[in-house]
Amino acid sequence: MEKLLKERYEYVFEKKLVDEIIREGQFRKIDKDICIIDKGDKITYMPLILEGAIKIVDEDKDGHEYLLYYLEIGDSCAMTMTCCLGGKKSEIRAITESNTLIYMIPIQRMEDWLIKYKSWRMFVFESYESRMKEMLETIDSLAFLNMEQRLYKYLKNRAMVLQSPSLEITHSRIANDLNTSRVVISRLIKKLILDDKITTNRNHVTVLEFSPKA
DNA sequence: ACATTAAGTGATT
DNA sequence: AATCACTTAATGT
Repeated sequence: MEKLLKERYEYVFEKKLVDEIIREGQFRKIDKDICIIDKGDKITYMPLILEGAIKIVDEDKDGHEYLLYYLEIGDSCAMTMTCCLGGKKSEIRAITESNTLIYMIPIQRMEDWLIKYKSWRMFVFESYESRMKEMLETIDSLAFLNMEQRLYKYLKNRAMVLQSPSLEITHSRIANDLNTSRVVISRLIKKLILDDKITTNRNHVTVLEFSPKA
């Protein structure tokens, strides 16, 4: 397991920092669909994702959640980082999207690292940048795309994040993520099938034009 | 065989 | 695009 951490991060962090991360943190394996952090939780560690993916959602007053962005391999959570520094509570909810392996870093260490390691500073900034980008994209879709386009984009993105063209998901879960109703999704799904963009089975959607990440 | 859950459909707003 | 009411299909027990 340590090997995995080294593999994934040895080119991102200075060696001394990698050593320190290994010394201070610990591994944790989490199953699919587990809520790791909820709104209002106090944050005690920062996750580095080694395997799998985590989705970050917010919730409106009626308890409907909607998707903000995904954390993928090599990512960490920008929200968590700021929360940590201020000792604040989480503003969002994090749910595992697949079986996930993370490395938990106690937040007390992070502040020192900010001073001690250039690579850590870079990592934090870059993390912010990519989260920012991803959020801008979601805002963009919300504002300018119709439901069908949003759905297709959602499916493709999800396939990319999970590194597989076939997704195990139900129409109603999709509806949840996109904050719409199941019926609407079912109908749009049918359109996408007619357009040869996807195929489906019960609990299962396959994106036809799937390009794995570089 | 029966109950439960996922998905499809027409009508209405 | 959302909601309702209802049907049909797939799965679990």
